[in-house]
Amino acid sequence: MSLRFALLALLGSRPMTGYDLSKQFSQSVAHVWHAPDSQIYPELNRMERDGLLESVPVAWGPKGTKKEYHVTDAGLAAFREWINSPLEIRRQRDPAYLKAAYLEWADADAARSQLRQHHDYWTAHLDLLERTRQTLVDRTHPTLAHRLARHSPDQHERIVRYKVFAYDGLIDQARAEVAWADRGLALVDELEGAPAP
Amino acid sequence: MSLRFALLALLGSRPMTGYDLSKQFSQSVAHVWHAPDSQIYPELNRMERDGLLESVPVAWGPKGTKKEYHVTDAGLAAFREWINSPLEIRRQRDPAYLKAAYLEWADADAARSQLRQHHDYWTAHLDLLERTRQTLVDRTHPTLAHRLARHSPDQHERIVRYKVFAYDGLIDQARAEVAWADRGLALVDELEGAPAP
DNA sequence: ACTGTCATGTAAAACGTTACATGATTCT
DNA sequence: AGAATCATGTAACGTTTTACATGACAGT
Repeated sequence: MSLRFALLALLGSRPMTGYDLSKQFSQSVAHVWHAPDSQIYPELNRMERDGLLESVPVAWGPKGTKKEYHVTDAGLAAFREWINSPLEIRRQRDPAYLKAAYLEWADADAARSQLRQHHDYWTAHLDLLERTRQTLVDRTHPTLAHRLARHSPDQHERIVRYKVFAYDGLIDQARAEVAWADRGLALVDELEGAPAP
Repeated sequence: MSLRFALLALLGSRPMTGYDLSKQFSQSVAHVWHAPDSQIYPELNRMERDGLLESVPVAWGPKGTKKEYHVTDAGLAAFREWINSPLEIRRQRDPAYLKAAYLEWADADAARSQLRQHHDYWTAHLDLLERTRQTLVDRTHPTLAHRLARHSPDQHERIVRYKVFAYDGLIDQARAEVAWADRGLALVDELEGAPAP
């Protein structure tokens, strides 16, 4: 159900085609809510069916058309209702921690390579988050720029600060994951002996 | 697919009935991998069908019987293969952060109450994690005690330290969530004015 | 002419949630 | 006798993943 609101949030910055959405998605909302193309297109159709969106056909080349989605009043109302409704709790479900708790069953090499994989993934993710945060602060993030253009300047700080607040939390999470992986690698060295060269 | 391995991990401590599993689950593995009863029972049946478990009927009262599940050699092999296999990455999907990024759309009261809800949830969860961590350190955690009894004493430290390592990571996560919610509440006060009394 | 990007999906399977359903046993 | 716990699910629905599928357009 959150996917629907993630899409409404994105379309709040400007009308977009499904393709635009799926590209912008990966550069912004996906940092908090991942979804692949194959989930986005059907959901857009359902949202139009439910009256939250309206699509206007836009010419594309000599023959083709593409669908540009616009949020309807009902869509806006649904989004406002969602944002004011109580939080759904996130279920704990993390393969990395599940494995970590039973790492005594693993080979030392496999344990090390998993912790390194975790470390590398979160290091790269941290870098992405920090760069994205910076584009929010300096207001060069493309979706944010479109969004700000639709609101009066006295609202700009509120809009930016909430997004930066969310990213600050994500950045802290990423840093914690990197630090945890480091401690894990040290633990494996301590318990299983130094790594083979 | 991880549910299957979470169940194998638990059954590694001792044979149990589905009911025992679903109770123990919520006190240990559920901290990293949540699952309700209605998912556990069917999965146990599938695991038996796939040869990972064997159930032995145990008398229960004058008429009843219950099924006690035992891990088979195939189950043990599957678990070892899983623990040594590369990590599946966790998809980002967190309603709290999705909402936080668009909190400019929310009423100040709703924003505050959501952040407080997040704060309270993670404070309670942090307390549970810390208490569970302590029962691991002092080895009074019931499932851990059963597990240790099945391994030679020279393995006990390895077994305990990996579990404590996992909980340390979870505890850091929970602390970060509490701190983030606090910063969020301060931000709402700053941007929307002090709360109504 | 070819390559990459734009554009839009479908289909099947796996996974997870929610609500319901039922009866025996043990404890007080 | 009644309440709590033990025991085991099913059914319906919704969400997510994975893999596949197709073709037009734009730039070189």
